[in-house]
Amino acid sequence: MNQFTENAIKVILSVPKGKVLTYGKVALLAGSPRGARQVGWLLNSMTAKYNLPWHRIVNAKGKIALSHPHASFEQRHLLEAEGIEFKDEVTIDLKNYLWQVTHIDFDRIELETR
DNA sequence: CCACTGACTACTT
DNA sequence: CAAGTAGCCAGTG
Repeated sequence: MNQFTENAIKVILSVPKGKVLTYGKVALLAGSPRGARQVGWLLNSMTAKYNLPWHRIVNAKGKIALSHPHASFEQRHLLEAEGIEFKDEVTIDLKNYLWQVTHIDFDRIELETR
């Protein structure tokens, strides 16, 4: 596993319940400012293995980015269960729910496979 | 190695 | 706010 992937996983695991992060922010914190698309890719492939809170990641507009209808519904359901309210079917207010973080101590986090 | 594909973004119209 | 455009980069065939 490369550095970017490992850090991105740690970032995602660090997002507190009831808060969200954008793909771009995850990529930035993981050390690859333009790697937003890879974040989506690895969420898809690493969620099962590392038990990631994948639903806490939305796009820069505060919208659910999943294209598959059933999956986007599931994400909305999971977020509402954490107290996040939706402005419409797929949109939340980033002003209220975006996790404000500037740095993460990666060395302090241990990865555990499920 | 080349071409194509996105759970993306920022900028312009 | 919607639609188009140009970068982005790891995975895949």
